[in-house]
Amino acid sequence: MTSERYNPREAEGKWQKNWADRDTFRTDNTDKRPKYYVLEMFPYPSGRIHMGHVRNYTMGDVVARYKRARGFNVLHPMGWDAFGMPAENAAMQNKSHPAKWTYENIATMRGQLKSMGLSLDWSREIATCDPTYYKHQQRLFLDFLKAGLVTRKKSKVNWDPVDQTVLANEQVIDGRGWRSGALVEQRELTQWFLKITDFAQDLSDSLDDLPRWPEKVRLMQKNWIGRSEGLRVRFAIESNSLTSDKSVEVYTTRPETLFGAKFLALSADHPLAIAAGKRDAKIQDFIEECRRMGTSVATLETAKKKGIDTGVRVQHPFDPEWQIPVWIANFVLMDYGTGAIFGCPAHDQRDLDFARAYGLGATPVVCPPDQSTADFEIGKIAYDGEGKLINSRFLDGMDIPDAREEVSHRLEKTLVDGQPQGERQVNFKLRDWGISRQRYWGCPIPVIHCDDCGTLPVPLKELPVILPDDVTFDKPGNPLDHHPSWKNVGCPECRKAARRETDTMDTFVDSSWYYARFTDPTSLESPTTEAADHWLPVDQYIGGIEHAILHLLYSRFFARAMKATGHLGVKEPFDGLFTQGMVVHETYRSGDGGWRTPSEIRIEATPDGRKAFSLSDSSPVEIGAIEKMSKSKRNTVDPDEIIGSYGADTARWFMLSDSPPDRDVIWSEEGVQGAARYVQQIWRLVHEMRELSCQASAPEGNLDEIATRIRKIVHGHLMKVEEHIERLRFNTAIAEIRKMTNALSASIAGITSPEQISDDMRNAYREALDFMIQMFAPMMPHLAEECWAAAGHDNLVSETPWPILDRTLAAEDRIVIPVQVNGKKRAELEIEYDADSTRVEAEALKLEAVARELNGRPAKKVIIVPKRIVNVVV
RNA sequence: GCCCCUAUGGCGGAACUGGUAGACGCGUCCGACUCAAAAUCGGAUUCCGCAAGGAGUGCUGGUUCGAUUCCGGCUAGGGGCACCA
Repeated sequence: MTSERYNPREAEGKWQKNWADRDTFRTDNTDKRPKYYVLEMFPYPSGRIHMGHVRNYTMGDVVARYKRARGFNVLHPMGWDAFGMPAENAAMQNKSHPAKWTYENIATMRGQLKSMGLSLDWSREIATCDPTYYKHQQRLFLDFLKAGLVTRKKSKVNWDPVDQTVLANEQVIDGRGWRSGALVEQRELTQWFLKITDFAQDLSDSLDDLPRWPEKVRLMQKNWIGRSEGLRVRFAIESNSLTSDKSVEVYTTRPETLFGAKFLALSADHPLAIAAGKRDAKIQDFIEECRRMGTSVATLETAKKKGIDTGVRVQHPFDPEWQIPVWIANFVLMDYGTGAIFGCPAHDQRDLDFARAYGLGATPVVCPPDQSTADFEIGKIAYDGEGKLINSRFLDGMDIPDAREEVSHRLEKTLVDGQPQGERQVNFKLRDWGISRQRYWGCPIPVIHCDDCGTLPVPLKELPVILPDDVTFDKPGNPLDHHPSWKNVGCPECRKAARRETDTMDTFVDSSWYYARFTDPTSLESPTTEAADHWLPVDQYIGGIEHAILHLLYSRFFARAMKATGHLGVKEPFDGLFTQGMVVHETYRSGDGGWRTPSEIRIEATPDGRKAFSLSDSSPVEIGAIEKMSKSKRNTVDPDEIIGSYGADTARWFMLSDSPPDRDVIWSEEGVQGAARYVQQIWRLVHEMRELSCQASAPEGNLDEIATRIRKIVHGHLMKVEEHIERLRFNTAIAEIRKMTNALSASIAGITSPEQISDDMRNAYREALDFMIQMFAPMMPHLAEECWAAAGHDNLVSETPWPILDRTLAAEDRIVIPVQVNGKKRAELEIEYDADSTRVEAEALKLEAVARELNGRPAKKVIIVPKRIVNVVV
């Protein structure tokens, strides 16, 4: 027996070197075993890893190590999402180059990740800022361009005045830039777009074919894509003195309410509205007011519905005598539908608010089932529920679906202005993805603008278009714009002077295909090779919920676009998705209101609660809310410090043990200490079991009763641990492992030497020892290697196949069944596992507690659920 | 406003398809070891009750022999979208 403590500092470095020297985790694309691709969202090289990374990568590593042990050829790579604004900001501050900052951060963070003992194939490491990566991204862009999946158009864009760049809709949060937090302005610019809307239908439909994605994420994407079915309705204009148009179109999802129409409303940017503005100064003023409003989305919530009458009148589709006024309204969007709506105040809240403000009326056309059709009226709340049509002529009495069909059908057959009056249409909220960014530190868009030849792709043989090194950041705006020798080039067609595109790509482009590049990261000629089709889709992707829409939707689009251009065989990149929760921590505030870091305070636990004190002057510190680790609240814990003082295994174990992986985990010093304690417990137990199992061999045939009981403990827990890991329930997997070591520990209590026990038991302990080490190896790999060696093995546990489960041992032979009387538990019945119902009933009724409850009365009914419960009903 | 999720001891949480509520851990209390402390080990720990027993999974109603689990109505907390016609 050893009295030495396990020393993680010595052991962890040793085993990390061992794995590296032996290339244990290098993956061979030609390996014939079944493949398994596990990927965690790659980090942005911001400087240092944080606890969120530790959690993310630990989970992925457990899966990778487990699947490897189960005989899969596992691909588990790591790389760097290395382009982006912070590198430029740092360059401005430090008067240095973004590349320098980025590569220094990568070096630091690579070292930190290595100290975690992750089973990564580092030979496949990629950085998106490396020309050998973005060369292929430029190639993909040009192929997409050729395939019609890229457009360049003038459009209103979200302009971030602080970062001086354009933002995608997805990057505007509550009207502010997602990075800078500055209020976003609207500007008209010519921009490059990826036509994600070409795939809107499929991106939405295919979500149903992703059963291994969280329901929540699928729902969020579905809502974001926002598919709706409706009717485009053409209204004939009575007399149009403004434009040459004879009709105006609206989009509606509720054509059955047409008889409730009180007005048409145009967006301020609608051509008819603009024409009206030119004629009338008041209208022009209103349009300009609308445009100003559009820029401050924050005010939308409180903004009143406002409008102005254009004086134009249209005819009701079913009654040429019925005139409807055309208004311009501040709540109608130009870029959805047709930029015009018909207002049905009775059944749409916005329309009702508007109609009430301008006295336009609100005739109900749908009557709720519990209301009288004769006197149903609309008050302040529009009715949007089920019901029968009223006040609607030929629709009266129909239910909504029938009326909708009737209206659609009739309008499809009528002509207005020479075109069908109604056309069924599917609309999406999803917009095309604007990828132009006026930044330096991103992938250059490989096109050249020539005054004569137009916009031309850079010839493939000239790729990559490399970022120039000699740039300065002393002027606002894009340094590429201020770099004449880079910007000015010859036109690839006519050789005359031309200009490079100086916009670079949104960094979300970089991360939209890296999972494919990992499958063959050094291929020179093409972005992907046949290896991509071998490895993809990713079997298990793990990352934060914050990427539920942006990154995951873009990646799904990219896979489709790559498939369409022959770069990929699959359209869904991620077969299984897991979104892990955040790492949160208590916050601490001292008397002066300032935040204190966890390392600046000490905690005292008393029966009436925990109290915190400052380490420097022992003054009391208030323990505040538990929140996401952040620099501003100073409640961060540095992974380096934890690994330095407790070791990576302790950090990994605690990170996995305390909460379900999809929920937030509270990082606590007490919890970490508990994990560290357990590491030492295992170390002792391994040595004790090694003593007992010396000269033992693998258990075979029928063993004696105590030995069999030990094997049952081990196999029973092995079965459960497998189930939990397969379902990524790491917290319960860990509980099972602890239960097993508790049971083994109890079973050897009092045994001091191998002579005291049978050969069978020694053999059983041999198996128990090996299995136990293998079972915790995915979570605590260094400790496992050290224990594996201590147990007498001369190979690595990382290279050892998973233990083989004996299901007959995992099954019980006697079980305890609760016995209820009238649904209340009164007794327990211990009985053979395979006892039949007749016997269970007889035995249950014999129980004293049951007899007492029955008190002589006969049982009315006895319910027996085999192996579960007995319920006696009196 | 619309959509979605969550609610279990002092705390994190466990409970497979309706079948012993509270696994495993943290904390606390008691004990052992120690001159003492730390570390370590053993025990107790949902609440009320000396006990027998009773109550109990946010609240409320229902279905069922039996509900943390299913259904209806609420309350609280969290998240997503946000004038999308």
